[in-house]
Parts: sequence; C-alpha cells; structure tokens
Amino acid sequence: MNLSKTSTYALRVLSFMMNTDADYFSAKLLVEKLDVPDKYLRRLMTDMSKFGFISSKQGREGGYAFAKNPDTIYLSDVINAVEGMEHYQGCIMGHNECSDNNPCSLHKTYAPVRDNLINFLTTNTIANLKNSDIFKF
Amino acid sequence: MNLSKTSTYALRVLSFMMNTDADYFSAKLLVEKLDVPDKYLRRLMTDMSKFGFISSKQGREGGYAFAKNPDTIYLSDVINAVEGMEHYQGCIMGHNECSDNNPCSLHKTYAPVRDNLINFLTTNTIANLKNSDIFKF
DNA sequence: TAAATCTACCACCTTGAGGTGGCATTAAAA
DNA sequence: TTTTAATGCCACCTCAAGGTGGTAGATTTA
Repeated sequence: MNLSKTSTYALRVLSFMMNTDADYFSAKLLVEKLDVPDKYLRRLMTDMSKFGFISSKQGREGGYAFAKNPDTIYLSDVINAVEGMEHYQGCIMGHNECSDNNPCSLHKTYAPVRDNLINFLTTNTIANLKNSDIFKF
Repeated sequence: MNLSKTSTYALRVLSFMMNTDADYFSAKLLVEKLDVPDKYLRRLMTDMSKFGFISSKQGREGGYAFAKNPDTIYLSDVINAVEGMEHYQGCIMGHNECSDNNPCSLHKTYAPVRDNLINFLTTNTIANLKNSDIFKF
C-alpha cells in the first residue's frame, strides 16, 4: 500500500505531536525530529491548519498545536485533506465506473480487501497513535 | 488502493486475453478494446514477453499469446514485474526499517490489513479472472 | 518476391508530485 | 523600540511515470 509521501508526512507529524508533550511545536523541531524537507513541511503545516487539524501561532515562541481533539481526527480525514481518498475507494483496475452492477474482473474478489482497508482508515484516529513504546514516527 | 497505471494496464490486458478466445492478440486489437495508448501498450507487451508471461509472434497474423499457463501467473507476479511489490509490502508510513521489533506508530494496527492485501495479490491468478459475466477489463 | 501487417527499439515530450529560494509578516523577549 | 525567532506565501526547480514519433526489422500471404 502506498499512501502519498505527503500523506505519510502529515500522519507522521500528527503522530509525533500526539506522542510528545509540548504546547507548541515549531517547524524547526519537526524538521529535526521527522526528517521532512523544511519548506515542504511548512507548506504542509499551513495546509493542515487551513483544514482545521492544527492551529498556528506566529512569532517567537510560536509554532503549531492541535486545533481539535486528536480523537476526532481520523486517518481518512488527514488523507482526504492532503491527497484525497479516491484512490483508496476506487476500482483497483482504475476504472471510473465499477460497481456490483457493472464490475471489472477483479471487482468482486477485491471488495473485501478494500472494505478492510477503508475500515482501517476510517476507524483509527490520531489519538490511537499514542503509544509510549514507539520511538519512530 | 492504487496500483500503478502500468500495472493496471498489464492486468487488464491479461484479463482480456483470458476472457477472449483467440490464438494471437494483435496490439491493434488490444488498443481498440482496452483504450490503452498504442505505443505504451506495445512497450509494455514487449516487457511482459521478456518476463515470460506472454510470447510474441511477428509478421502478418502475428500478435501476443500466453507463454505460460495463466493459472500459474499470480497478480503479484505481474505487479512485481512491471512496478515492483515493495510499495505493497512496506511500511504504510514509508519507513525503510519498520518491524515488530522496531515499529512505527501504525505498524501493529496496519499489519492485518497489509496481510490481507498481500494474500489477495499472491493467491489470485490470471486464470481466476475468467468470468463470462464480465464485459469490462 | 513484393506488399501488408505485425513487433522492436530509441529518443524525446508531458505532467504532476515533491522539493527549494527568497522575502514578507508576526509577536515575544530583551 | 529593536532584535530575534517564528510562520506565510509566491514562484520556480527536479524527477520519474506515463506517453509519443519515427523508423528498422520480421514474417505471412498474395
């Protein structure tokens, strides 16, 4: 499975924030800890604040913080915001139209696999990523 | 889930061949039926014959045919040949190293989903795609 | 053996995701 | 009020997947 690189960046940032105690997380800190390109991360953070996941505070001692309760942020919300969920919901063969009524040759067999994946993404939240035994984000 | 476009092309070609009765399939026919770019399909077919899935016959009345029994060609074989299976086997967060011993924050939760996907790709063959009720490849 | 109809191959073009440079703006701290 | 350390934004660069053009080579059939 391949989330877009941008989605993994977003999830890793939020996971790190969930597992680290701080009021504000500066871009500088996140870049150091997560090895994400500086400017790219800043742009992503700005995007995520526009989507309402985080808030930002400018100026010295500023940075980013959760803007809503992490247990209300589903993995699918994050993915949907930064790259869209279409790839994960659509036909594995890439057809625009593919349904039970007009299926491709893999439609039926693949259905439970997709359902399982969708279920994973729509039931797990950022809060679920909290785990004191984890040191990799 | 997003297979690469090239993987879907490959699977769709093989699926079409599986569901159609003919000795040889010309590039022209495949392009017409499957709406894959002409030159791109030809290059892909050449690749697939190098990988041993199909054989090609040049000249008038020539074209492509299965080079091995379709029930010995697993979906994962095709994907592995044209784009590699790494994306589907690796860490959902994109880490190079991610194992039970050194997991990312999604490792444990995602494991069954990945296993399910891998199982789907490694147990289904091209022969399984034969289905007389299917008209979309 | 010539025409027709295929595949094979090489080099190039296009597009979007990912990534970068530079500078403006904000606000706490000194 | 100046300095300093943050974020915000715009325009551009890079690279690999996907796609194209042209031509050479193979083989069947008339």
